[in-house]
Amino acid sequence: MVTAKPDPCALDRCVLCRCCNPEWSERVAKSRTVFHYEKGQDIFTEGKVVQGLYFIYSGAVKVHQSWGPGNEFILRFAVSGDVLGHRALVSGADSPISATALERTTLCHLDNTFLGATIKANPSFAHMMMQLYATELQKAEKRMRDLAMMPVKSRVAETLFVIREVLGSDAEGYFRIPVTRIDIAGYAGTTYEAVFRLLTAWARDGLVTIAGKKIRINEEEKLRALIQYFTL
Amino acid sequence: MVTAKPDPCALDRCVLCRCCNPEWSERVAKSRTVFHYEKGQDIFTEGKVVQGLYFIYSGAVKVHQSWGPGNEFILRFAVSGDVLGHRALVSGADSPISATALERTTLCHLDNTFLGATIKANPSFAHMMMQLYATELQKAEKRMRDLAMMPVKSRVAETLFVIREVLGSDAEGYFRIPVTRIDIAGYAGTTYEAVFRLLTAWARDGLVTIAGKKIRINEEEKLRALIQYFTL
DNA sequence: AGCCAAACCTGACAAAAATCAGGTTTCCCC
DNA sequence: GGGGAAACCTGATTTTTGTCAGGTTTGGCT
Repeated sequence: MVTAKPDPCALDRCVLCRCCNPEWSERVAKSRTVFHYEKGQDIFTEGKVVQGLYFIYSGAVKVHQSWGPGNEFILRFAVSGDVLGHRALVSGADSPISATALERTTLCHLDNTFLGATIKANPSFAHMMMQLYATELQKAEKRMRDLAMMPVKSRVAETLFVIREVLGSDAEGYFRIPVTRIDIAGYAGTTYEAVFRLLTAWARDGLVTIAGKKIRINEEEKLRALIQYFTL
Repeated sequence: MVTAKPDPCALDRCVLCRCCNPEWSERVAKSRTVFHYEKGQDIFTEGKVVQGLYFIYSGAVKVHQSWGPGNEFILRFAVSGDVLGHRALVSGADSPISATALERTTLCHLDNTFLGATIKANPSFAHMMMQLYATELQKAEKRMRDLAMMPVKSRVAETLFVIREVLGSDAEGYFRIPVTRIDIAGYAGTTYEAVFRLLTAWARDGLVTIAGKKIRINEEEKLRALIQYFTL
């Protein structure tokens, strides 16, 4: 992890930068710390308390928690413009969470003291953060329901759509960032083997194409039908 | 559902009332609508768009979503001081949600227009709502993980603790409000039969006592051990 | 080039959980 | 007090899902 000299955040991408008064931006520029992470590096880990918020400038990140021996649950994927470290703004007991870069990632960090001052001085920032949390909460509620009620097959199908949606796809429709089956399982809340078998079956039937590490959704409708039945 | 004349909200219980300037309270008093609901009545249902926020003055509510034929998922239980209707503050597509009274419940409602004005005029209200959402989000993330990774047995055990925690217990330790096994299943994300079998087994082993509709946790530690193993 | 770890692959098996198909009891409403 | 719906109870069965125990391939590092 290296503190950046070239190509810092241009103060135009994240919630914070977009919501503050111009004169506050100068204080943001002074208070922030910009970090670079390479693929596979941890931005923060379960052991330590997360202080402050991280705003992703570019790259992609998975937010996850280890679970028992050798399992991990992926809470979400985050990319440019997203915020990491919800807990910063909530006092008290936080559940231990890690964030790991999925590709070269640049982000900036602001500490709690500065954020507190920002909220007081910029009502629209507090408002935006409230909106952001409310939106996240809604998504979380949907996902809770899905994890609780949908069979593994549907959850894995949905995970593929989420990955494509959040992480993006390239010109040929393949996921922009190769995601391991282990990570797919971690997001869908199932085992590696279950994911493997489903992907193999779908590839055989042409619903998806698997080219080495890369995955592409072919038959959008058929794959979505596996979810839809249970969304009724 | 009847608009209340006697015993309205005393303007001291909910986030809204506690965070606003005194002079704003007068406007709150004028803008709110107080409602009473009897046990079993719907406060809002999946069909309609929820407009505005509901603040629970007294009583208990379950927030739920129907799922396929005859199933429902319970998102959360809410009691005095809690807020219903997150979606109000988020623009756009909301997932359909219902709220049903579990006992006689009094709550007040404020529409979006008024809330928008409130946020602008009371920075501390926006701040409080942000905190509230952030806290809810953290809980939701924990629950997502639990629903994804824990076996049914642990989820049901945890549900019992949540119900006792949120809905409260009486002098003898029984849940203050009788919750059906169907609702327990709905919260734990499993079937009625699974809940039934677990409760029967636990009652046989003395971990819980079941007296008609009422449930009490006896052996706190043993029951918690069924969860804890998987929280490591 | 060789080594190691991580990811990938596969089938057999076991366990967990849901479904089904019958009941009985309780509670509310008329 | 009678009728009907909802909740409760139970065992048998089937499906789903996870576990285990072996592999192979890939990719980075020295």
